[in-house]
Amino acid sequence: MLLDALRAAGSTSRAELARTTGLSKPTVSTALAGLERAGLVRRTGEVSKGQGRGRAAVLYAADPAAGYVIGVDVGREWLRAAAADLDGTVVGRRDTPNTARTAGAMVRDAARLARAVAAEAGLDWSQVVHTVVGSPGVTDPGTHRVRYAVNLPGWGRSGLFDRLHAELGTGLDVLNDANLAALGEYALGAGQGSRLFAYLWVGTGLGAGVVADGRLFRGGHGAAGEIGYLPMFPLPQAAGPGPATGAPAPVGFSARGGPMEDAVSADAVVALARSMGMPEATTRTAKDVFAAARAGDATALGAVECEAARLAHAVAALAAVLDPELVVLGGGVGRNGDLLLAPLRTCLRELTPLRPRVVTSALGDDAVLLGAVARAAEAARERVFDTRHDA
Amino acid sequence: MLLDALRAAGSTSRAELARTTGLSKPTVSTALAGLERAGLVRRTGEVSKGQGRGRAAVLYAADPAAGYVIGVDVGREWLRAAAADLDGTVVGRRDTPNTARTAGAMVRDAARLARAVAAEAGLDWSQVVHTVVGSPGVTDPGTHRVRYAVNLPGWGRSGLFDRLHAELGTGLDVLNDANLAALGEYALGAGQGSRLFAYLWVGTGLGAGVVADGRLFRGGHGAAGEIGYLPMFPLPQAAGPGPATGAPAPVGFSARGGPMEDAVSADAVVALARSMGMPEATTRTAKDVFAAARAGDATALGAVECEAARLAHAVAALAAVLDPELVVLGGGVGRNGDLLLAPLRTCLRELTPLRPRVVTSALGDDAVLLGAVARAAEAARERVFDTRHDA
DNA sequence: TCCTTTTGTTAAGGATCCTAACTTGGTCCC
DNA sequence: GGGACCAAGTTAGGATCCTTAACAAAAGGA
Repeated sequence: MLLDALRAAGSTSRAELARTTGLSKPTVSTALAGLERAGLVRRTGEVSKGQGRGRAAVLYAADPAAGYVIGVDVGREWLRAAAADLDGTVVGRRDTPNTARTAGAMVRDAARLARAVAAEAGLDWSQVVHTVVGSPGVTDPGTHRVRYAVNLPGWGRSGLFDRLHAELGTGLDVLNDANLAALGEYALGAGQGSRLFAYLWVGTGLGAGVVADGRLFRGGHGAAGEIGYLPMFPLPQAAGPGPATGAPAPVGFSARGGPMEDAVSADAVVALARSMGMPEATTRTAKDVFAAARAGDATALGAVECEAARLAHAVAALAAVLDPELVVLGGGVGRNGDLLLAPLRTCLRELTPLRPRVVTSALGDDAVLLGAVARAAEAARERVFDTRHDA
Repeated sequence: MLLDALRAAGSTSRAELARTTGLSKPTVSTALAGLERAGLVRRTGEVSKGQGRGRAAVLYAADPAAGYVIGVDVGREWLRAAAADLDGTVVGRRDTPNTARTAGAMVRDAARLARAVAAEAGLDWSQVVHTVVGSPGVTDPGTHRVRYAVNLPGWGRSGLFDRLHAELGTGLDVLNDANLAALGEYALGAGQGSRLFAYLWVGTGLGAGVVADGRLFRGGHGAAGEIGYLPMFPLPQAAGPGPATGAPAPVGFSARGGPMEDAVSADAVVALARSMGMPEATTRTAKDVFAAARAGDATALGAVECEAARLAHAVAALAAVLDPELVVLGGGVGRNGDLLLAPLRTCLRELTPLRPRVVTSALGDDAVLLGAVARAAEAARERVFDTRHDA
């Protein structure tokens, strides 16, 4: 509790701590002495009280160097790793292309990258207390099994957690990447201070992470926020004589249904743009579409607006079920807030009275990695406190 | 804490309590003496130990009569009220038709009914510690304002909470009815013991309540679970040349979109059945449709199956965003599990890999009322403990 | 009748945190 | 520059809470 107060307030004198925590001065003094002996707290200097007239205060602060953590982002194309101290301050960072073709190789590469990052930052591996790995797929909190990781071959195999754990030898959590990105935005980005918000990742796939009261909302099987699986309508209709309908029948795959991921992810943006008449040759990726739209291409702008309207449906679904205060848009597609946000908000107004604030990610590609680091730091703080306090 | 242990275990001796709570025998004795003096705990007898050979144990139990609560269900057609003790055991119950046409009259009627139920149960009003009122609409935890209560004229007016509070003079919460139904199912019905489940209310409208770890999940503005507002697809499509599609265009209102409530609530069932050819004269309510289906009417069965398929979409949306372990179906339409569950489950298998268990409500029409009572009892237990413990 | 077993009470001790008074080290002002 | 003043930190003593250990009381069985 004292540590939490110290971390929140930074360098603080013991008298000040006594005031903010409600404890008495003697209690704070003895407890802090214990924490200092355990290496969790450090004198940070002695400040001659900028204003006051009394005796100079000795300042203490939680020592972020009491332990270090590693965050790893296992993406389809990149492996990213960062080392950070207990405050979550990044002290080392390294990305490599993900060339591994098997899950085993990926585990090895990830572990090697983690150790390399720690070494580069001048850390001995024994100082690393906890590691958090983010990857696509659903990780069941109970079984440690990764499921639905369609993009990573073999990554869903069981025993993977144990292998990673053995390679690293630190505390370990494996979590869904969208969930970690949400934590990252909560800790450092657009979601700071929000009581309930959702991070909507739109890129090569679609996913969401939900943070409620600062904690990840994971669902009954760890699959909360897997809105890529949200089935698209139309609803089943009666066969036989129906009521006359003047509305034009919609065309395209959405009329047939399918998971929402297929309708809004990067590939869908490309397909959409091409179907509206953009040339196949110069329209290879979603990035091309957004670039063309920014250059003023009317067709591309139309495709972007259509994508925005589809995303509005995703946001509306989140709003109807969760009622978040805020939705943060991220991922390769979602980051294009300059083009997407305005039409998305307009469309949302027509869809539902429940309209959360919608903004774009503040962390971009680093959201997952920083979320992993933030979560690892949190876990490490508890763990370091527990172990050091016994001794 | 001792009280919680007592309530969980029922009548218990002090020695037994010391064992289960981890406290020492003297501590339990003195604490229990204090609770007894405060009137929160009572000797329930002395059992000569059915089996053991030792001294007879004096049994204690939490006194449920230390306070009473009222639960009220303000529905469009009925006002229901129940009085219960701190255990949530109902000691009085009364329903009246809701004839009030203005919010003011409804407040008056509800308060009168509450007092009548208490009197009938032989309670003095001063014994009533807390009241919980369930009604349609979203109640913002911050402002106490009820919003979106489309079915109750004037109920959304501000100041309503304060008027009700003044009329009753007890602790008061006003909560969404679907949320309370979820709490009811958690406390007494199909959701018992579930870590995360959703109650899906399908009747004259559509709503859901979410209970996570025994606590209501209310969302950022108290609107979590308002899936009646879930917009229906189809997704917006590109104008211009689209990819060829062989799928037949769906017909009916769902092709035009709209909130999900319009597609699955009782009125929609009637419209659906009629559109499939059921006679208007004998198809007045959803109940008629289900009755006909049970009698073997093929058209009605078709309509029911179609409704089940639509509900499967609602369940799939819940699953994709929340990932509940369990979905409990309730309300005038939802209660027909014998007809709905099988096709719903079949359809769900085609829609999504995330398939929660789906069952029907165990409490039926009483879910909201019992949920209100359960929540009121919980609030009252804390309140009674706090106030009596000071004195 | 006495022994065993379990309940509940009494007595003593320790952990934790508090209040109150005091010491220390500093700024401010004459 | 020396004392007044002020806030930081320490020391001493005490209250509260809970624990362990031993004991007294009550019941069943030999």
